[in-house]
Amino acid sequence: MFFDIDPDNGIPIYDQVMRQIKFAIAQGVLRPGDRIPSVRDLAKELVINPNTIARSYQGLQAEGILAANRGIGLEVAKGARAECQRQRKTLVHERLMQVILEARQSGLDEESIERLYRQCLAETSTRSVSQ
Amino acid sequence: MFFDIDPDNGIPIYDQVMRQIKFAIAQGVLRPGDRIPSVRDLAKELVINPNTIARSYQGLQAEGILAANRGIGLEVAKGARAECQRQRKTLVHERLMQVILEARQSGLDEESIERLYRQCLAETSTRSVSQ
Amino acid sequence: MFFDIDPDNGIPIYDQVMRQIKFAIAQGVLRPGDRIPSVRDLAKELVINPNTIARSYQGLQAEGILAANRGIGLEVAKGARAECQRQRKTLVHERLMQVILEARQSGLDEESIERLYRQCLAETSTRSVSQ
Amino acid sequence: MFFDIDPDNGIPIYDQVMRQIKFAIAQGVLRPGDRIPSVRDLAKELVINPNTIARSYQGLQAEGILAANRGIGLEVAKGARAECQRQRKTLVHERLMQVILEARQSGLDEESIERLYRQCLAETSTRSVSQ
DNA sequence: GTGGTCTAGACCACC
DNA sequence: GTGGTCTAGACCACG
Repeated sequence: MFFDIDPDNGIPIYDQVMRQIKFAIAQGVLRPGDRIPSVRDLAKELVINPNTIARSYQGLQAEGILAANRGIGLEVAKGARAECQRQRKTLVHERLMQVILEARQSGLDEESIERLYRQCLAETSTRSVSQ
Repeated sequence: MFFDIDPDNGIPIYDQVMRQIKFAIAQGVLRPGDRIPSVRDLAKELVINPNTIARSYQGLQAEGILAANRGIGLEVAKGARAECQRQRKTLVHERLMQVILEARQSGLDEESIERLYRQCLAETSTRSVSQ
Repeated sequence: MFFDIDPDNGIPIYDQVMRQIKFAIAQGVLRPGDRIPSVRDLAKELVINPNTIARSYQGLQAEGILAANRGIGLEVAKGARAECQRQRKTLVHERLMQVILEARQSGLDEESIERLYRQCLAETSTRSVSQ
Repeated sequence: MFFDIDPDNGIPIYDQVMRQIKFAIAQGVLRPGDRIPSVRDLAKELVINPNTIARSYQGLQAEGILAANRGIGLEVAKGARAECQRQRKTLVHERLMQVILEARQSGLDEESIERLYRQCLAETSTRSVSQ
């Protein structure tokens, strides 16, 4: 699929999965009404324990982003897209804030931070979507 | 002191302490030869378990940034400043990369990311060092 | 028909169907000898998977409340009415007991429970049968 | 402790635990600031897998009813009591509604329902708290 | 086939 | 010691 999970980056796998599903919905890759991969399928594909995926899905259900069809599977909820687009900015903003805050606390001036920012932007610009 | 620890931001406390000590050295707030606060004192000041501070100090010793001083206490090692200045950029860069990478994966375009970046910069510019 | 199925209330659909058929028999809406709707028809009407209806019917057959009729369909068994009337009180009593028990465990006093009871009674009194 | 878990009553164990903790807080048996039993201790006491307890605790944390002290344990959050008292009525009301609604659908008249209600009240009145 | 729950046991980070 | 995460594998209810 379109997910890129890193089991060792410190962020819990179930959380990475949740975030990436939200991002996929925000982008329209997954749209309201779409069925999402079954727990078992996604687990197999990402080489992750099904329980971990199930945990992600349950979290997303609790947030109202996924909706259950008894015995059939899960689908993207109706209002999910707007919600995910909202959250996308929030989620990114949150982390960016942490980093910028730390950068300032480290004593770097705005110019140095700006330089680092440009560098990161450049380093990621050529990476393909799959990475 | 000059530290700003947030026990709830997901980053281990011992790691936050290590980073902030490095930043203090990079900025010259702590200079080679300076004694650093005792485990007990710093723990009391930051309202943190002494074991956690001890762990931070051990990590910094292992990196050669702190040096044991006659069995009395720890002091900033001689070459520490240059090393810490080097690390400062690396540490910030590392985290910034993670965030930018995720931002791109989320489907945000460069312009949106830029906007979020400016916003974070602005939101942190007025914050005092203590926050 | 006269059923009111809620797929999301935690009670298995097949069980809701079984209970409501029993209630219909207890009330005389369905009478011994009456043919009941085919699995297909009822499934279509309630927008439920036919397997689920089949399971309900099997359960009712096993209890002797429905009887196979010349290989053509199912009908309400002879002694069903009395049995269903007996069960009606038992079924309701059972669930009521659970709730009251939990209410007491929760520390609510009899007066508070009584108030909640009256409230529920009032809230359901005006609801039409279809809801 | 003060919990009464029935692994076979259809309600998930983790949910029963959550509810009973909320009830304990509502009653003041557990008060804001109190440490709650460790995952392992409660699991041992209730003869339940620790993961199941952990799930309950995580749910309660997500609701803001429990608060974490890193490496130390969980405690009842400040505003928890009011919240739990509110929820207590809601939780009981919810289930009571279901039952009353079903009772009406079953064709029982108010008088019969009332009789069942009184009976349940009587049957539970003499039961000790432990049951 | 689907998801939901539970157990068992492991490892980790933190205090 | 604490909770958090993950894996493995099982069973269940539902469609």
